Amino acid sequence: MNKVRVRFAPSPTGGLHLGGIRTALYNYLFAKKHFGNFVLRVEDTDQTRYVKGAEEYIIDCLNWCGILPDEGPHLEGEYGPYRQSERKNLYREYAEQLVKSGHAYYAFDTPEEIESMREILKGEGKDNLQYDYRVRFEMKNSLSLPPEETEALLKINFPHVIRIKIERDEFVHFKDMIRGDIEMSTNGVDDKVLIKADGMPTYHLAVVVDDYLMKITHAFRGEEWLPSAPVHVLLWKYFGWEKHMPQWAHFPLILKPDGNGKLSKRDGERLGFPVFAMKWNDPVKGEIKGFKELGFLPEAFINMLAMLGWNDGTGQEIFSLDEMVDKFSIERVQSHGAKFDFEKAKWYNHEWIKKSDVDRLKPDVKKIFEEKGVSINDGDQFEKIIELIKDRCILLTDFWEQGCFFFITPSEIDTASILSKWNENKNQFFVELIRTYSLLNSWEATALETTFKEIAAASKLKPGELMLPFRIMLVGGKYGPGVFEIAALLGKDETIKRIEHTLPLLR
RNA sequence: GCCGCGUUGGUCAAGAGGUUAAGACGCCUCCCUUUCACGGAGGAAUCACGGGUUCGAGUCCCGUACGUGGUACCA
Repeated sequence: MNKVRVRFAPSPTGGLHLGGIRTALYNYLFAKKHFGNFVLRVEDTDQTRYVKGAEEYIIDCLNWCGILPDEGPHLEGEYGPYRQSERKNLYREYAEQLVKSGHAYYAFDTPEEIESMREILKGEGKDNLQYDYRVRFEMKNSLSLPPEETEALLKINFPHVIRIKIERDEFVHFKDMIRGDIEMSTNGVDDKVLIKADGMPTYHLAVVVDDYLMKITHAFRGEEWLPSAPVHVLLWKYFGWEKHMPQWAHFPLILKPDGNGKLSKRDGERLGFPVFAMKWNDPVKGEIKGFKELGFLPEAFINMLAMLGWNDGTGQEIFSLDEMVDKFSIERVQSHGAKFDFEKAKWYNHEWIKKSDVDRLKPDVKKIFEEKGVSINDGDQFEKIIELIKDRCILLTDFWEQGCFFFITPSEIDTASILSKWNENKNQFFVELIRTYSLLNSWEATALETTFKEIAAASKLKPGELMLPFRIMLVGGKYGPGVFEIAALLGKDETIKRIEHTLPLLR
């Protein structure tokens, strides 16, 4: 069975930003389209250097986006455990196997010794400061030390790491599903640490061992991994697992909107937009809001994210998740980074709000109103309000601003906009309007409008001059949907009450 | 420095040798609407540069520049 995996390493302070979610999304799309199974691997977030809750947070985010994996730490699975710390011993065994076959070695250098090696090289004017074939025989490791000495150091459990032994003057070839054939010289890659002094594996070892053991067929990740891909390919080869090596794809980066570098957590605060899907409680900075809290629909969020680096070639921009699964092709993923544009992100949300029906929107909007202290009764009035205002809402939170006056009598009335052109005739008009409206049997927008215009005609006033005052009386300012629609939904009593309330203010 | 990857309007991008170089966001103008949106019509704005190859290059090749990533006992 084919499987695609996505691997996460939350940063030590947690959070999961746009790039990570998009990687998960593309993995999901590809996996669902071709095989229907994708695996989530999470790094050792239970280690002390990681903030608590990082793993649960990742799963929450993916759940909100609707792209939960089929295998992962949140589930029991055939190839578990899925958490790195629970597989610690496994990695060690495989690393030892590499030492035996001559593709890896024990290294006993202390960080200080490595640092001084680099200082020396720097002093000699060298610009390559890597721990590699150039220096490994001068360092303290099982290649340079006599076997007995290595034995002895191992026996007393002298702190050590296991490093891969990269052969010089070789070329590593591999195929990237997005970039095509890639060739790199081994001379540029250093003897990467495979097992750290604390016994935990580095990413390089873990990713290869896990992918092999979990029978992963497609390994997709961000472009930042491209330079270390040769290490991974070599590892597959050194283990003798070449035939099982997954197909690679390296996704482009999401870049800062204002120029240089990949998007980072800090850019969110600096530029005033979210970089997380959902709110994250940062141990240092406190709560950081996400797209969800800002009023994004998950449909819009993943749609926007997917289009930041992929399109189906037809010009279509609005896709549901299912449609994306259907249309997705990895060959059409861009090979260069894309700058994130918050304006465009909001456009996607606006489009999704417009196209979503009231039933979809109602629970979210209801929640927003309730948080503001307005309880929503059953009945269809709320649905009608949503229908009426949704075209003018870019974010879900805009529903409050666009619809609060249906529930709360405006506390401030923009009388200034009326006053300059106010006169007794207009006052008389509204007195008459109250009288006529209160006698009305049918309370609906068209009837309200007809009546309104009839009275205006009788008073020899232009309806246009009266509609703005009417609007301001009802909602407090120059905004909102059609006035008669508003009055219709407000109901007779409330409409008349608001006119009566405002009239004295205009004297 | 070295090693990768990349480069079509301000942004996202279509384009796989011959196009008036799509479309979207944003911006501007107009129409609709006696509020504001929505909707509609239009506009400004792009192939990084230099060499090849070719009858013909945004498309292929080579350089340069620029951007970006890596160069950790981080992922």
